[in-house]
This record gives sequence, structure tokens and C-alpha cells, in this order.
Amino acid sequence: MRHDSLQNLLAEQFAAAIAQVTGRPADQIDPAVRPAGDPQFGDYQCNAAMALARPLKAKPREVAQRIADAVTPLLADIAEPLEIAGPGFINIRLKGEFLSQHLSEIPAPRAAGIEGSRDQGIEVDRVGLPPVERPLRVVVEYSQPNIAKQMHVGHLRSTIIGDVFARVLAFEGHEVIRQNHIGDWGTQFGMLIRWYREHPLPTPQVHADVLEAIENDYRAAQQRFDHDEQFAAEARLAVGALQSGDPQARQVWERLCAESWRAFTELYEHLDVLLTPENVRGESFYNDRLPLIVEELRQKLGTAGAPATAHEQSHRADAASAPRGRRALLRADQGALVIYLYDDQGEPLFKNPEGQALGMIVQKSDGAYLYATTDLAAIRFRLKELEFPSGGIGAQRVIYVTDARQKLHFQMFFACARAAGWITDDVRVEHVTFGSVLGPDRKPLKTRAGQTVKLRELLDEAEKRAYALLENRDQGSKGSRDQGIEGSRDRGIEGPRDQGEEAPAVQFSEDEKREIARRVGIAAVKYADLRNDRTADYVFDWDKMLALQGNTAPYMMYAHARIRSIYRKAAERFGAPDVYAPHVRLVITHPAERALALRLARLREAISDVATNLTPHTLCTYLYELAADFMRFYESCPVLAAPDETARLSRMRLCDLTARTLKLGLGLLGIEAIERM
RNA sequence: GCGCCCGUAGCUCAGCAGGAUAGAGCGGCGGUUUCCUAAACCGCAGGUCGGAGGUUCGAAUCCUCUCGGGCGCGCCA
Repeated sequence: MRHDSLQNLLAEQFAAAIAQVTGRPADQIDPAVRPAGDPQFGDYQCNAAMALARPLKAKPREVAQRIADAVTPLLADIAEPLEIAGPGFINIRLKGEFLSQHLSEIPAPRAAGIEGSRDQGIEVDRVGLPPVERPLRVVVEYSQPNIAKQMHVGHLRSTIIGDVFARVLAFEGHEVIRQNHIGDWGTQFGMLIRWYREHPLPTPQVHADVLEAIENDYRAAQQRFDHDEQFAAEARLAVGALQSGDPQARQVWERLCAESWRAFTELYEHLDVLLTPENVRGESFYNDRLPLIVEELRQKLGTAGAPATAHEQSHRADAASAPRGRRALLRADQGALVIYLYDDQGEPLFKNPEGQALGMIVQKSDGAYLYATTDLAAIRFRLKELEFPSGGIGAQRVIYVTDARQKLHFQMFFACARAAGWITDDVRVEHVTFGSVLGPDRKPLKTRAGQTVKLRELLDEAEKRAYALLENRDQGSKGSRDQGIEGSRDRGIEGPRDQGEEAPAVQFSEDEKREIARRVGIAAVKYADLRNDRTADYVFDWDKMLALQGNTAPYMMYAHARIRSIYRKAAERFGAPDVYAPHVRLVITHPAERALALRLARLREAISDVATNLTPHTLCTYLYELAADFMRFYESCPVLAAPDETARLSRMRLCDLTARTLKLGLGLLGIEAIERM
């Protein structure tokens, strides 16, 4: 079984060889094995020789030769004779037999054993990848919509990106608990409770979109709150009523939550996002704990009236074994309770524009708690109390997916949680940020009217556009896509094509077209969000994300559909041969076959990369390259019309491995591969 | 003012555990269909990697400075 990536396998051998040459222990050596920068240099390269030349007092190429000599016996079955090039690169070209052997070990889709993922109870084709040996308990917090408000583009990225982490980590074998930290508590509910004393609550009988109606009421209530003293005062009282469990207030709140959850769940299902009501643990869940949290902070952080001197701090930090020598103090300030954080020099960790220490308020002067307090309660809960299905208590890794603007907040509350001793050195807590969704004007995406874009409307438009593209193809008018679609580029530039143009190869019924449009549309939106580096803003562009060329979801879905089409034809002509039968051998001869095989063998690298660095776009790039490798293979290597049966079965197996890999990879991105399009 | 993120081809973006002539898609130009979905594939043109120093055998990648853009900086979330 393939426990490791090709790169790691090679790195291990090279580390051993370099240890032999240098006399240093192998585990302290970076063998600098990387994928080759250019196919002409082979598949992988080892760049270690140049750096070792000076300490070894030898010429780089000589060092390279010594390493190559030492590693050659270790790679006997793996690589062609090594080549030394340039200043001392060692170029590695894998043997064709090794590649085919390597891929041959991938079992058929439903083979017993390691197939199947723990998550969701859904059987997942693992395509030969075993789970990690040491699974961790992981919390992924994402999406975080607000009660009484519709989800909008602002929630898109967190929801989509967080879902990828949940899927990838679960696939890797970790125990993942998804947490939807919904904004379901706070002063805004006072306004709504007060409002609904004299207005009827929206219902499905009266309102097509209940949540939309509630959101409209929310805005109206907010307006009145700002202009009506009496109303504002009563709204504030209503907050208290809700907190003290007043039945009427409680009932309104529960109705608002129920209606909101219903809408969210519907949207998650539509988006094919894993979040369910079971994953909801909103701010209200932590409400009862907040006084205890503040009390615990008071005890753990100390309540000095003024920051200690640097000397005192380093002393106290040692005594309390506070990590990184930092100090945190809880202090009353203008009636509020504030946590101040200092570095080991006694300097404030955070400052305001006036250059003074910036604290984190955990309790307002009116006694109310804030976002930060709830976050502290939540992280404490996740690290100390949350029970995992396996029976383990407390997460070992916590991942927060929110936009980059909250970075300072996360830095502060992580620092507090660390100072309080909740975040310890053996757990990994990460704030995963992302940039904004921009419109064509490079400003945050808005509707023409300047409103925020509702997620629901965005998805509807995606389907509509995908459907229009399908229609266009059906009519065979190749050059004039986007007809009737706002913002299209090249409408009707190309004249009508020759008379007697052939009908498209595939005909779909109306139902099929709708289904394909739905899946392609959603996939395009999700993929467009994932394909770029998370941290950067990205420009939302319908035409680009729905295009069949380039790094897009449709391109990869198309590659998958083409393979499935080959299989349907094969079933007609050859009666669905079992390409995993023992006598079927992978024969890799054509360069396009080789390129495809090598790419397939790199799946493990791509997935581990996402799990480690939390960068979905690297998996996107891998899948795009895989699909492109397949397209080239498809053009130059006939499958059903292969020269002989051996080649045909070999190519069919290569095709199937490609389809499975695409399906798995897209699945980890939350995108469903389809049979036809 | 301080802090964080980002400046790579006309456009949208990869590449940044330092490594060989910096890649892709779109757009432009030119090709490929008696053949498994041409919504595809192939070729050509196109880049002072914002700028200046530095470290290094080697810098788009690391460090410093600088210019430009975005975001953030206590009783909101």
C-alpha cells in the first residue's frame, strides 16, 4: 500500500544517500527533492548538492556525483539512471514500470479494506490512499451566518472554504467536528422582540421567503430604534427579558431562530455544503457560561490596577509558566472589564491609534458581554469540554474560517486564551483568513443597485447562466455563447456556420439540462472561490468561472464526463470489461500516457498539501493539471480504437483512475462530478 | 501614526520549504474534426516579476528600505 507520496519516497532515499556522503544523520538532512521545474529535466530533481559543496569543500558537480552514486542502488527499481546537470542538479526520471506498478496497486473502487471514509457515513472511493496513522480531533468553524438575516456573498467564502477543510481533514482520517458559530444572540434581538409586539411574525403562509420578510422587519426596527427613544428604551428592556427567560420574548426569539435555520439548511443543501443543524452551536449556547469565563479570567490573569513592570512581568510569567513570556491582565477601565496583553518586555502587544495599549473588552460597562467573550467561551469549550464521537475530549486542532479583517480580533483573543492556559503548546489553533469577493470594478461585489448580493440569488443566476450555455451548445452555434446573458462579451460576432452542421454529440432532455445546469452552476461558483490563493481578494466573473477552458469547474467536469462517456461506449462495444482484472496491465508508452500516469501518482502530494497548509487552491491546480493531462492524452491516445486489446484495457484503466481521481478531488472541494454534460 | 495583506504578460491568476530559458487561461494571430462529447486540442506573439539596496554559487521567492493599492486599530460582529 502506498503510504507516502512519491516525493517523500524519493526524499527518504536521497536523505539516506546524503547521510552516507556527509556522515550526518539522515533525519537532519533536507534532501531538497522537488518536482522537476521542466519535463526535460525529468520528473523530480534533487537540489541538495550545491548547498553541500562548500561544507564538503568540493565542487558541486562532484558532490552531486557522489550523492548520485550513493542513491543509485536505492533507486534501482524506481528511477532511470540519474543525470547530473547544470551546476549540480540531480535529475530523476521515474521508470515507466515503476509508475505502472505504483498505479497498479490502487485497488478497484469497491475493494474491501481501506476504502470508505469515516465522515458522514458516506462511502468514499479513496483511490488507494490510506488514512493518516495518527488522527487528530479537529474543530472547523465556518459559515457563521446571523439569525434574522439572509446569507449573502459575505458568507460565501467562509462556507465554501471551511467545507473543504472539513472534507479534506475527514478524508485524511481525522476526527472532524464542524461548528457553525451562528450569530443568534445579542442586543439586536431586543429590537425585533419589541417590533413583533405590534407586528405579526412572518409565516410561510403569507411570505414566499420568510427570512427575507424578517430581514425587512429587522431593517425597519433598526430605523425606528434610531429615531424613536421610547421604542429604543423598550427594545433594550426586551434584551433583558430575553436573557431572563421571559416566555414571550423567548418564543419570538425561538421562532426567528427556527425560520433562519430552516433557510440556512436549505441553502447548505443546495450548495452541497456539509453543515447541518447538528453543527449549529451559536452564540446563545455560550451565553450562560460567560460570567464564569470572566470569573476564570479574573483568577488566571490577575487584576492588577496597572501593568506590572517588565521585571515583575518576566518573574510572574516564569512562575505561571506562561508561554512566550507574555503577560495578560484583567482590569476595570471606565466601567468595562478589559484584558491587556503585554510582551516579555512589558510593551503592549496591541496599540490604538494614539499609541496607547489596546485591550480587549470582555464585559461592557453596562454588564453585557461581547463577541470576544463568546469567542473565549467557545474556544475553552472546544479545547476542554467538547466530546468527539470516539469519546475523546477536546480538540487538538481548531480552525477558524473568517475574513481577513478579523485578524486583529483573533490575534487578541488567541493571546488571551493562551494566557488563560486554555490554548496549550500541544494544540494547534489557526485563524484561516480570506480576501473579499470583488466586482468588475474591483470594489466589493454589490448588485447594480448597490445592495449586498444574496447568496440565493447568486446561485440562481449561476444555474441560469449554466443553462443558457447548454442551450447554446444544443443549438450548435459555437461562437455565440452567452446569448441573452447580461455582461456577455462576444455575442453574435461569428456568423452562422455552414449549412448542414452536425447536431451536438449529446442530446439532453429538459430535465437533464436543468440538472446539469444546476450542478455546473453551483460547481462553477464554488470552484471560482477556491481556485485562487485564499488570502487574496478575487474578482467575480461569470464568464470566466463558467468557461469550459482554463482552470474552471466545468473544464474538469467535462473531462470526467468524457471518460464516463468512453465507458458507456465501451460497454456497448466490448461488454464492460473489468479493467481491474488481474491480467490487465498498465502499459505506459506514449508521452501523454506517461504524463497522465505521473500526475495520477501525485494525488497524495496534492491532498496532503491542503491538509497541512489549508490552501484549497493547490488541490485545484492539481486537478486542473490532471484534467489538462487527460485532455492531451484523449487527443493523442485513442482508447476504444487502441491498436490492440492490451493497450485498450490499459488505457481504459488509466481513464478510470483519472475519473476516480477527478471525482475524489472535486468531491473534496465539495463539487460533484457528473456523468454527462 | 501603528499593524496586517497584496503588487508577476493587455486582463484574471499560478509559481515564492531560494535553484536551470518565469507558467496557465482569457484576449490577439495561425492551425487540427472520415476518430471515444471541437464547450476540446496544438502552435505563435506577449513579462525591467512595482522600485532600490542587501544576503547567496544562485533571488519572483529570504532581509532592509521605498512607492502604489486594500484592510484593520476598545464598550459592533
